[in-house]
Amino acid sequence: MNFKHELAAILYEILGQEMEAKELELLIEKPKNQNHGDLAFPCFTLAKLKRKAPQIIAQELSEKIQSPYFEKVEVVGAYLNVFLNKKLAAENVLAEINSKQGAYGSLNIGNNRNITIDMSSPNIAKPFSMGHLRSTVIGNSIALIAEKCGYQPIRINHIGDWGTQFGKLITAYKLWGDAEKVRQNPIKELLTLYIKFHDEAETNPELIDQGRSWFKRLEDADQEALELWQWFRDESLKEFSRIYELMNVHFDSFAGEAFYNEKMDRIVQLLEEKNLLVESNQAQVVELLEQDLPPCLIKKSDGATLYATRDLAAALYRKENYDFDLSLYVVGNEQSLHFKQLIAVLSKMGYEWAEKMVHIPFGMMLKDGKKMSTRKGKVVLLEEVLDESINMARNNIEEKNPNLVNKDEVAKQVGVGAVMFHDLKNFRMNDIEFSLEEMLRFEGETGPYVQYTYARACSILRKAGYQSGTLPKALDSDWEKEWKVITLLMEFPNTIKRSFEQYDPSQVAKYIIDLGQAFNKYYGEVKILEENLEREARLALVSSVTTVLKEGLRLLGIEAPAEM
RNA sequence: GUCCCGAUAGCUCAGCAGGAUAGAGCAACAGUUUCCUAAACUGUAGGUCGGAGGUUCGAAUCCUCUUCGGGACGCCA
Repeated sequence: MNFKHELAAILYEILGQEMEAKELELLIEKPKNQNHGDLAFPCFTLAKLKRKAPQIIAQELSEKIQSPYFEKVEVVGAYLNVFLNKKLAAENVLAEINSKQGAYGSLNIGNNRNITIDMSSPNIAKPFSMGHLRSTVIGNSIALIAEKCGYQPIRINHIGDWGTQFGKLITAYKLWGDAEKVRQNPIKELLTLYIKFHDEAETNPELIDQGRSWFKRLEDADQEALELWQWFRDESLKEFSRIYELMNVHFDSFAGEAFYNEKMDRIVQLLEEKNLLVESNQAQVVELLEQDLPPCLIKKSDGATLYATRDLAAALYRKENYDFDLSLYVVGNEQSLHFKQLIAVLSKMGYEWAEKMVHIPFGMMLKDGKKMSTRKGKVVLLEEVLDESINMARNNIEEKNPNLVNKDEVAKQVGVGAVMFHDLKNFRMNDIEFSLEEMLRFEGETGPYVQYTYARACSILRKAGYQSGTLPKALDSDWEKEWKVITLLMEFPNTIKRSFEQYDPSQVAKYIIDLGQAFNKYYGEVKILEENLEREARLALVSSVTTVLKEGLRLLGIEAPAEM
């Protein structure tokens, strides 16, 4: 039931041709202050149109509005404040949630079409750092929200397993590496070599050339280079999969940059055929003057390919293999120019689907106000943070609920949930200063707060022996104390829609915090289990809250333990 | 130099398709457990919404300029 729509229709009826119903609906707003009712209609715009004082218009309208949906209409200044029929609204939303359960809030914007999501995409042979958390967690949540909106999400881990960095790594390994050490502790050892390479290169620039030449050998399928590369790659993926498992993130494709190695000739050829490739300082570029962008580098002067070349091949491959309706790239803000160029080149090539590609940027994870750099060894390992968080959750359980049966499982859900929620709760463009203390906070606006609220609500339902899906015919309540919670429950579908349209999981995160706060307040002032006439109504409300909190957490990729 | 982001309470952030007294959390202080999990709840205190103009009946929200911070700008990815 859409009350806003209803009000707009009634106003349209009263006003006649004055304004379109759609325009009227856009003017209707939700008052911040609950004393001002549930819907408000400011009459300033009409006042101008009718050349009449807004207060008078509000007064006239208020006298004409009659609807079973609205129990009261007040005039405050130029505002028409409308109060919903609480009983009707409450019973309506509770019935809907009860019948749809987890499917409440699902939409069909996507019409089952494919949406590819380029996410996570770490560079192998480097540790999985906090920096990679963002793309992984934001991408995963957008995939889940897209699915909720009727799309088929295809999660693609475009792993960085190709490029000059591997030439550098091979160079370092050949110079200083020890096979036994690498076998024992692969990522750590490879990272040490990588850092050493950059330290040495500062005084010995010749190393950089060696790195480039090893990469060239890799591209030319040199046996030794390929074997080392394969080895580094396998070891890295083994470590990454452990972390993905911990966060419950899974991929439909691991086609990384190397995958496109033999697909790049075609791109270069296509560019040549379309006369887009020009030589510039021995390199091959596509000029993007009319788009007001710097040229896009396709081939280096030594003939080796670049990031953009591989991304062009990948875009084409994805269109041909997944026939995406939308293609999202959840990649840091610092790569904005790269994606603008990528899309511009594809447009120049005549692919109109280029405009269906969307870069979804996000701010950086900073350390001491600066970018974390693998090269300088300034990294924080995600796995260490997750382990510490799980440990802390475990200690909390020991202290607060020592009789819990599946402590380890719950500690994992809460610990990992805390870290993921922390990354998702704020608008993605904001930079985040890394703070372990902040990340491992379990109180206030945090993942564990929402999980805890959910667990308490579940506990009530258990004690009451409540069976979900058994909504009584008559719910006896005036819904006064429940009203804030009810209005939030009604907002859930709209929140999902906005969250998808803006590719912004933080809207869902904020929503479940709001719902949690409203419910905890209610929990504090009302004895839900008390035996009286309204008990059934209260339990129906609690049941709906659990359904929506759990679904909200799920859309963020976070689990909801029934006890903690 | 050009371009892209950001700036709101001591700290972290909401609010930004313009609207009624600018909201949370953390930290501080004062309370709440004979009662459904206190990872919770209640209350107090805390703000010239970076600055200056402009548009408007009305601006934290839109436009212009400006200051500060971060980032990107051809052979890394």
